[in-house]
Amino acid sequence: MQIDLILPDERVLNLEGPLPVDDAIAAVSEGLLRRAIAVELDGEILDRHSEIKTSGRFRILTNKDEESLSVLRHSTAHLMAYAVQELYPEAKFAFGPDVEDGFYYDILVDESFTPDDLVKIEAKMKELAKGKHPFIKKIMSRQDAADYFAEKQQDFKVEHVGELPEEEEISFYEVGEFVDLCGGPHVADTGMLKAFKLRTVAGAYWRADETREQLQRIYGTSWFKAKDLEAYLVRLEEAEKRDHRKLGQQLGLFGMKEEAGGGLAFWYPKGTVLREQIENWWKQAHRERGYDMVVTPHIFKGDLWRTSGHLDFYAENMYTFEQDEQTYVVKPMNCPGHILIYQDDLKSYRDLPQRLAELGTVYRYERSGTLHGLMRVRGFTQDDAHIFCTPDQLVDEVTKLIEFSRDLHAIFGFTELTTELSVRDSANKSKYIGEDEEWDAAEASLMEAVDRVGLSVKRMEGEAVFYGPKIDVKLKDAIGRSWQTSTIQFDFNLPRRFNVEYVGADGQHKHPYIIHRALFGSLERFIGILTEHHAGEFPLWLAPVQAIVLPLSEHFRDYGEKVVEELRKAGLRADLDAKDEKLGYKIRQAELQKIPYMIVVGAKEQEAGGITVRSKKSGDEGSFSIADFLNRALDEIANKH
RNA sequence: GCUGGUGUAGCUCAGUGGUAGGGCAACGCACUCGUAAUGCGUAGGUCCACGGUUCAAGUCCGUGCACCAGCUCCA
Repeated sequence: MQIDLILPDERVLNLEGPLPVDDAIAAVSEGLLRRAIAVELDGEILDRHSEIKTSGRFRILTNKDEESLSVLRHSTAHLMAYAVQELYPEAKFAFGPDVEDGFYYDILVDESFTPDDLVKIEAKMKELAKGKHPFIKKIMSRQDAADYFAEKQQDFKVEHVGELPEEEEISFYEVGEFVDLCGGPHVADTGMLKAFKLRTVAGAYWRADETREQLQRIYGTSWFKAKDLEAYLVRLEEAEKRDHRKLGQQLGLFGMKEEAGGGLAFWYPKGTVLREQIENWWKQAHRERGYDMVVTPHIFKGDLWRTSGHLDFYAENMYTFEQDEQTYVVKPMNCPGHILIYQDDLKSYRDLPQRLAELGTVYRYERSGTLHGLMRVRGFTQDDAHIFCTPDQLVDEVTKLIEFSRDLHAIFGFTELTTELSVRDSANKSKYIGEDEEWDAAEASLMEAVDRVGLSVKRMEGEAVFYGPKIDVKLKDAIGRSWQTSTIQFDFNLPRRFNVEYVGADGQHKHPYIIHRALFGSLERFIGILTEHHAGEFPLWLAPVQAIVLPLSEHFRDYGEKVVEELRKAGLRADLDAKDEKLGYKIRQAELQKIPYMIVVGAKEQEAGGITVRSKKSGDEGSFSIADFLNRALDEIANKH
């Protein structure tokens, strides 16, 4: 059989096949044989243990290719399992894939792994790696595979074999004494595994099922070069330095109080200033776009939540209490409140769209283990709005929303966004409320709006919530992590349950469409993201303290006070460091507090009636008149840089 | 909620069953200072909470709470 391999430079190799991958590599270049990790054939990664059976586009992967890393990491996972098997012969192995930046393996053993154990396992891995054990691929029949693992008492593997599709070839990889059910691909031998490190151990369920065995998951990372491993560990440290929980504490922004309970944030004075800046901008931006601000109560009677369906579907996440023989609910969402306001009078089609917005603080009971700083809390403020509109207003409204979300992100320095469109599972329509035509109209208007704005959108089949399709926006932060922020959701449920209506041009009463949307998502979470994005160095317009005046000694304190007063009068958030310390000390404190401008005043400045400016960004900037500095700072604030 | 880890002064962290410690911060004194930490001194503790073991518990055991890493969940 002739096999044609098309190389990246469009050259075509004609080979007699099927042939081992190594032979194909050698046909391209003998030299590459030493450096090749795997090959790609028509998008599929084949390792050097495989055979080439078909023609296609062919590419050789070396340690410079991104794809090779996942091969390396997957192999490192096997090496780790091998080491664990050596140290814990009774261990049962589940899954051990490569993941972003590393790999893990889920393992069942009686005792629990300690950090010390990880050190031992890692040492064993190093020892085994030096043995340059080749990875050897084997094929077995389904029955032999099941028997083999049954004999080894590898229960998870037996279960897994039973679940593989009938037609699938069952392959194994053997490395030293460790044999694993595995489709590959793998590196040639363990000698390639040099730069790895075991990181943490955590619980995980077999098949991610809470009712099944809980296993121990060991996470590790693996790289081709020690230098890359080092760089990765530095990157982790960087991320740690940006941790909003740590910065929130250091910069006096916010904190959690054990006495108050988990998942409840306290906003300190500086954090409150930051929040206010964001809220003020938000309110202004919404008024400009035709939103009406409303405020609704934090608790209301259970009946309302029965009407909305929350008591039936969302009860376990709600805080409720009894008063006057009534159940009251602390609101987990703002929708019912906004609907009540909408319904205060009978709306005409001429009144629509009606956009009701609220910075609505909601409380949801979240399982304790899910709480995480400001990113996942029990009490948070949604930048919520509900848009009541007619069918022919849909596309316009959604278009405006997507643009609004994009503008809002840009103001805060996020320009890299991804968008997901979640639609219903068309094979299982009964799970969802609403008529086909509503779903189709909603989806069509979402798509049309996305097209108009020129966004690319990822379609997520079956990811819609039961009451309507939605668009979610994710941003990418300064160190490449993505976070979900905006959500734009259709709701076919609440208009029915509350009998929300408007009178159409034909005099008929109709249900309006309700679009539920939040752009920041949660203010707490957004500020957490913002803090990590800027590593605590907020742009001037957001900085809690914008300038701090540093008198050189106590002789210049009075002048310093005068300067502070002038800066404040001009609208700047300025403080005085009146401490009896040297300039170096005060600068260090201001730097640690990440204050954008440090204003030094001494004899020279007092005499001239000016100031010396040091900026966080570029250090000492020399003498300024107060007016010149103010111009510059106010300009910077106005531009939101 | 589950698995594992952690909880000691405002912060950050030491602490071997036998009198509770360092650094930073705070406060006082001296210095009166020019671009990332001046020196000396003083004060500061429910060792997360509640039980238990022990002559004796920050330390060992149990329960609860909070936090951390994951898992799970995320109308």
